[in-house]
Amino acid sequence: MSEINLIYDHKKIEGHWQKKWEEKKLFSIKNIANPYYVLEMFPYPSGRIHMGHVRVYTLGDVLARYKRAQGFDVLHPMGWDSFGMPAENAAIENDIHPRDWTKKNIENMKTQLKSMGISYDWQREISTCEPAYIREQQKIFIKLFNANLIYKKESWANWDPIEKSVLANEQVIDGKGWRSGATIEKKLLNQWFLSITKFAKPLLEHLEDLDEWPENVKVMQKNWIGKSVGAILNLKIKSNDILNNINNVEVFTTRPDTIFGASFVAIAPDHHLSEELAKQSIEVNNFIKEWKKSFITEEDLDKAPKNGLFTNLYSIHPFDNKPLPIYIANFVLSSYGTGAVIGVPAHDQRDFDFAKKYNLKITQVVKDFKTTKKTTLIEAYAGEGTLINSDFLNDMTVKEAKNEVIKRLEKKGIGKKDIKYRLRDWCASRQRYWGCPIPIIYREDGKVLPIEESELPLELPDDVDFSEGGNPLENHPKWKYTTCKKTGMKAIRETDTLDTFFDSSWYYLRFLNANSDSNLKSELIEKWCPVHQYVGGIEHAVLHLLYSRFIVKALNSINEININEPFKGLFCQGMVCHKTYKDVDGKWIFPEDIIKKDSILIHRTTGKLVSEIKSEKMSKSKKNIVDPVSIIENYGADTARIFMLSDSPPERNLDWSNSGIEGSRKFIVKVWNFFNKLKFDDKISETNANENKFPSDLRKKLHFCIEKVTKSLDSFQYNVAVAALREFANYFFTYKPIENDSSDLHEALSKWVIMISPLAPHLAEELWKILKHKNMVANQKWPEFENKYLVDDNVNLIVQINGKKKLVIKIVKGLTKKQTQQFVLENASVIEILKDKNYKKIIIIPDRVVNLVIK
RNA sequence: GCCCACUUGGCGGAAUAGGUAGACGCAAGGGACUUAAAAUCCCUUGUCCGUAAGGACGUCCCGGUUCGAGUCCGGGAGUGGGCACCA
Repeated sequence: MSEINLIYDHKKIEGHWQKKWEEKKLFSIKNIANPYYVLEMFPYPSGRIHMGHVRVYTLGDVLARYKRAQGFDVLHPMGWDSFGMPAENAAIENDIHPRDWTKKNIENMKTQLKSMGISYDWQREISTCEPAYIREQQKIFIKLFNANLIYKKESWANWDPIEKSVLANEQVIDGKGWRSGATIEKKLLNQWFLSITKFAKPLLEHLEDLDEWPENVKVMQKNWIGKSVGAILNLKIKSNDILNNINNVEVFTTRPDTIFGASFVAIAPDHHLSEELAKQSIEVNNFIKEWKKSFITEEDLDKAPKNGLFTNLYSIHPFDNKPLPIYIANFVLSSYGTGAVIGVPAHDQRDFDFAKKYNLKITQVVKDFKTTKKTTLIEAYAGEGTLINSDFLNDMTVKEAKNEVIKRLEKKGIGKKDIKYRLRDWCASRQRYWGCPIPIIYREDGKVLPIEESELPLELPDDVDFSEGGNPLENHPKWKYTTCKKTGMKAIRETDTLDTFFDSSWYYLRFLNANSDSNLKSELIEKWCPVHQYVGGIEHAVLHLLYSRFIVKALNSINEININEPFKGLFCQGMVCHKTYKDVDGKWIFPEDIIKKDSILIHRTTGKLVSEIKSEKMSKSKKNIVDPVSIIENYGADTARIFMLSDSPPERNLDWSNSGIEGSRKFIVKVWNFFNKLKFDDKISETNANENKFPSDLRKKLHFCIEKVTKSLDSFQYNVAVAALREFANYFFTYKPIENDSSDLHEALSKWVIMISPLAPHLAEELWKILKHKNMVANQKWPEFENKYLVDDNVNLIVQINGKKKLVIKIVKGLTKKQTQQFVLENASVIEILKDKNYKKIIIIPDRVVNLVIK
């Protein structure tokens, strides 16, 4: 580094301004006249920030500082999503208490985050594992419980018989427990559910009002909720097949029109009829046993081969009375519809595959409008068409037939029109220690009751033992056995804790009352919510965002809050990726362990040949992480921030590169050196550049820059904003002030510094000082552009022949079509081109393009 | 498997509303400064043909709409995210 570069001491500069901002409490709320709530998804305290954090928090900070400069009262808080499995895994593996582990991690991460210079109001810091947060969350739980929006039901969980505990899906690898290696089975547990399906309709419909959300997220939510309009119908079971009074099976279908193409009925393995059959059939019993060992996720289910077992029972077709064989099938979900489907092979691909496998009849009942010839189907036909082979439905369209079938079903009293959602109720029970305790007791008289408000918060016991496996709360009699405070009766506490999605589904409300005892029914919520701009990863597109929307609607429905959506604007940023390397043995290699020798990559210590794989999301296991802490240490926060913002558009993945960070550093140092060489006298900041003396070229370029940066920031194109700022910097680097008066340059530079301040805030404060300004740049108003400086008198007119560019002619702006045509046709080059041809057509877009069509 | 997104030079990317493709940057090459190197500064850089002037081609692939397509429509390929107990 050269001598002059050494002057740019990022550690000194950044530390200095971070302290100043904190001393002046610059980022705490002074009033709420013009509120703007900026929120980034709060992190899980893993212990160290990673590049993904640096990216998302930089994006949020740019917005927060930009809005602040625009005169908004910006709320920009930060907290910790501090319950969850990793703390418990650390407890099991390293014998450290989850609370201590978490606390230490938060301390570390907070220091790291602070070194980034983000404009957080740390006075409002919250942590979901703290008593105050638990207390408020338990209040919410009880309110929802009392409103019948929380209930208990049986559902399946992944059971590890060796660890004697429930495993998360990600802890089950190829059907085995990740630690124990035991074969995982489904186990039926009585668990707590939140009635999100009661809100399926508003959750779906209100998506339309979220016009500041990315379209793809809304589509994903819409598909997740999955509204289906169809019919529910009651199929009689053949009289001599009736068992234990089960004389019918209820099915849901979205295609009642295809009823005459039905050839079988399939029920879920956990359907009540299957369970009844299992009592008397070894075959059925075995089938269900196998099913319990099979897939757990929907992905597995879709990929697994479709299997069925004929039950020897038949149901009766509602119209032609033909018998329909009943199968138990592994692909039928008890959680969707009625847990039973009517199979129409010709018009549903899954049914088609199933029919082929079990030799069931395939009857086509819809033919598309065009085909007249009868052809054998080689796959299911799900399109529109005309009904055939369907008795009274023949010649109807699909829509007409649907209505007709529903009408007749209703008339016969064996069915009706129905709407089903794919969305399932939210299972909020976790058989784990490190989560928010569920404030419920089971009293000895059989009553299930919420605990008294005076007992809140119900905290976790600290003296727990992880060595026995399972949930430590189960093995903690002192905590588990209690009494009912009202009656004095004996009671047992609920030992399940809450899903951490519950914690994160309302935290944005807690920031508003971070230091008080109440949350809900607060006028602050109306003032600040919905969050004006929420920023986070696309991986949360469905679950976290849908659960948050649900909690708001649920609390609204019981008059606890009066907002209807949590997040007005949503922005989803891409991931941070980095190249991965493997050696000849297929082992992942850290990039810093690689040296280049004669353009071949080898490992520094082992000398083994290394090859570049591809750029992937940074992860510890693939050894392609770059530690932000050392980057900030070596290059500074502003350099890291500028790098994060340059090049890649925020919504796309960003590729980490060493040359990229070097490039950002070079830019900052260059700016720094330029400013340091300027000599302004002490009174310069008080003089405004005389408009007449302010050369039009500098003014024009400045206003172009203001326009471009403002519009780019407004549309989240931060990379374009950086490009515009660099472009103007390239201009002023070589600018020579006229007449020994530098007030024009001073004014332009001042505005440029304000514009770069949200991106590189520490640097901007220093530059502001160099420009002899007294106040902090963080308190400056955003510059405005004036249209009169943006218009150009001349414009480049493109002359095309058959749509291909041939010429560019500079013309005066604002000519009419007629004038443009005359101008072009009189142009010597155009005359030359048209020499021996005539044009057949001329298209004129004034000030832009003229296209001559010659054939 | 299902749902969603993305694909533009050697690389990251830019391109109001369909109207000059490649802004800004990285890398590379050449030059200046230097005893030398680093740093810095200047120039060149989509591909192909051509000494040049200039020409042809070019936004993942195939097809369509249009005077005109990176942009709109249909089909396909590849990559990434989610799939309900990771957060």
